[in-house]
Amino acid sequence: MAKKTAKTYHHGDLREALIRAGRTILEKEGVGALTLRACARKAGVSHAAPQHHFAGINDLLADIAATGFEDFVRSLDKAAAHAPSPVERLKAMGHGYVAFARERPAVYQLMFGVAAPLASERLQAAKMAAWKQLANLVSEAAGPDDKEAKAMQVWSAVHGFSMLAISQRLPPMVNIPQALKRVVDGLVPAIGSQP
Amino acid sequence: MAKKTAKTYHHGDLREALIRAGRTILEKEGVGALTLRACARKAGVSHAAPQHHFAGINDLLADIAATGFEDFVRSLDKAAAHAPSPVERLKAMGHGYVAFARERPAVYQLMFGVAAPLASERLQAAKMAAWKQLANLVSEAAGPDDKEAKAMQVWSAVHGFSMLAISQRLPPMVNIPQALKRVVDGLVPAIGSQP
DNA sequence: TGTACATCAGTGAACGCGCGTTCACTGATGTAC
DNA sequence: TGTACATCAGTGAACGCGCGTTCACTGATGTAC
Repeated sequence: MAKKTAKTYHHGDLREALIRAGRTILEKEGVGALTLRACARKAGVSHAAPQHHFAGINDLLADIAATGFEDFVRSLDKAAAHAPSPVERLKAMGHGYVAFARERPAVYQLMFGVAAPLASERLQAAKMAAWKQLANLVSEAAGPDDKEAKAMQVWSAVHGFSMLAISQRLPPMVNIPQALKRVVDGLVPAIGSQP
Repeated sequence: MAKKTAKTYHHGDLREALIRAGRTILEKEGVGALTLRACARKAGVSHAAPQHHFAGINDLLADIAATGFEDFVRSLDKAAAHAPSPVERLKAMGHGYVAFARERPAVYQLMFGVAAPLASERLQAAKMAAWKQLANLVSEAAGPDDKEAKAMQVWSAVHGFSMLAISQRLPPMVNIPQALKRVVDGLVPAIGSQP
């Protein structure tokens, strides 16, 4: 992790540097600009260099998506940290969820978009951690019966709202903050919370 | 509309033929395969021919998306046609919504995906018709107050579920039909239906 | 502490790909007289 | 009903683009002795 300051022929930690470069591109230029060559350029190496660290573009994208999930889980944990009850925690996480998506739309899109089925060990683990986080919270707030289906209710609502908000396709009469409040407040009655 | 059977130098209705070709490509090969050249190939003309009918690829894509919305509105109308009450109509439309997305994932993706902000007159009109359909139904089922925000609640839930189901990224423990039932049944308590 | 040498991690040129778009052209169609 | 001619809607070749990937190479690094 000790970052070299001197310029060396060998980079030192190109693998992680490429992932970081990808995150920067993603946030500044969007998911369409996220190519292997662009990551190499941003990291300051020739475009053939990444071949020594990733088998192909999809391996790189998968690990970039994985860092997205890692941030995501941390971000939701933080959002829910100070809520006094499971139900309040669920609502806090709902707001945190949508906030993450709206603040980092391109990362969110890479994580959850329909485009390419990415896969890497790191991504698999990070995705599963995010799902566990959600399922556990729902279970606490609404009981363990039908845990997965209830999690899907919550997930569908916040994911749907996030995608619509991100897509810039909402009709102009929609008041986003007001609608968001309703969506989050509606989570609890929808899953049938238990006291 | 009279389709010519003889082969002529002039196509006769290339504009609509290109849109139809696009729909076929979309459904068979996915949104990534939907290029101007592919549409021209499928329609049996040279790849320069579309220039006489669309200013560029985005104009063609926008009109293909528009036909998607037109089908979509018809499909939901049909799904809700025989429901006995507004609340039942809402649920029927919820199921119809997700069914449309799952049956035509690529078309749905073009219509609602985040990718490109498409625009054409026909698309604008078709999108607005779909929104009106939803907002009216929600208003009937749950009263006119906060109509837009309530519509966003419903839309978020069914859109989110559709996208997740389409994306092939759901964790294996999720039972899709069971989860779908919960999502749709949860719509009414979430928006706070009024009798 | 030196030195020989294997291995690692870069470079830069090249390949082939499909894309959107432009261009000069030409065959087909429609209209004025 | 014929004919001249303008316009429309195609063709096919070409352009430039950025992409992912491959390749022979070379400089840097680490290790055995």
